[in-house]
Amino acid sequence: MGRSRRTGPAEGGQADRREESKLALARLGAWLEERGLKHSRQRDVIVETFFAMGGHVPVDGLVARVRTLDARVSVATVYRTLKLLSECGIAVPRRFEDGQTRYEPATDRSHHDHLICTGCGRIVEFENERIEELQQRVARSHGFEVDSHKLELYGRCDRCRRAEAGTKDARS
Amino acid sequence: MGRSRRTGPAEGGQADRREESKLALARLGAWLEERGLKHSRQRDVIVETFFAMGGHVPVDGLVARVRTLDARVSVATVYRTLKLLSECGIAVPRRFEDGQTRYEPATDRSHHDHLICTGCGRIVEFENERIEELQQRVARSHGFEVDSHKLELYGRCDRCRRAEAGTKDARS
DNA sequence: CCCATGTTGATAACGATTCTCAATATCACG
DNA sequence: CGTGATATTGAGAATCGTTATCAACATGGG
Repeated sequence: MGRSRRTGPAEGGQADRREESKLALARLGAWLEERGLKHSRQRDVIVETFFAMGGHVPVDGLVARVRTLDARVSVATVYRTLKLLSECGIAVPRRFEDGQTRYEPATDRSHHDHLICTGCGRIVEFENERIEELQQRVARSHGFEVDSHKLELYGRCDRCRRAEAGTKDARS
Repeated sequence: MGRSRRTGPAEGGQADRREESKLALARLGAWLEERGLKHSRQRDVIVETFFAMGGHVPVDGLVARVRTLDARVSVATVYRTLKLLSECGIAVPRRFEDGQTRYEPATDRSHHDHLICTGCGRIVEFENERIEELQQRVARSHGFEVDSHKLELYGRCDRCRRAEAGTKDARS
């Protein structure tokens, strides 16, 4: 039932990330050349940093991190690069309830949805065939042909719930 | 399979709306008094207009409409009033992909999700028990206790698909 | 009717994102 | 290795939706 793969920015092998980063850079390069665009130092740094961070990266976080490597990259460039990445299928933008866009590395794996902890902000990915099927069915029954969807579950993760219980016990 | 009730701002009885509006106004009044707040002319106008519009009302649309009745109501007041309404459970804010908040009249009926046409913007509400159950299950299997969720299906409604097919035929 | 207190309108401020544009980097070509 | 055409950059202005500020103004209990 809903196998998950990466449970947060903190997990996932570093080696994998570097690998992903390389592939992405190559793919971006090809994509740029195809349309007569050029590549640049800052795009490379941004892509590498993005993959090094993994998980669901908020733009300002990425900017901050990138600037530890090259203090003069502008926010505009980061935004532009991220848009490029999503255009060439390397990254996917996500907008959760907090109103800021986060990007996650695109995987060739199938679509997934998110479980978001309102306590610690942890984001867990999951996929569930049955839910997708039901969505299709509901949509069709209303005459719709779905081409994308957004499913986010907000709640508290086990860690946060335990922590709460702890403080409650301590208090009483 | 997913009974829907109101399929858009254009549908739903006027009489029902006026009824809803009255109830809401009364409820708001009580709520205000409970906490020593005052009521005002503009709040009344806003609430009435809100219910007259029905459906999923974007704030700027509401402002525009309200101003046909009283040209000097400020956006700030509309925002403030809408926030009040959601605090006292009369309206519910929704944020879809277009990035602007819309409000819908809160119903005592159970939670529902949305089907959004990317062609004409039509919004259809639906509910589906099975999906909710599955969500709970998936969440639990990851140690989460869900307390809210967001499910939006984006696609083209039958009308828009037919329209597209039409233009395609005409062209070829 | 009065006054303490809540509400309003105008506008400034905000955060996230995009745009503008002059300065600069890249790259294909000679 | 230049050189020029053109893509990219950085800084800051602009935009959008929304919230905060604050003086002027309602509201309603006494």
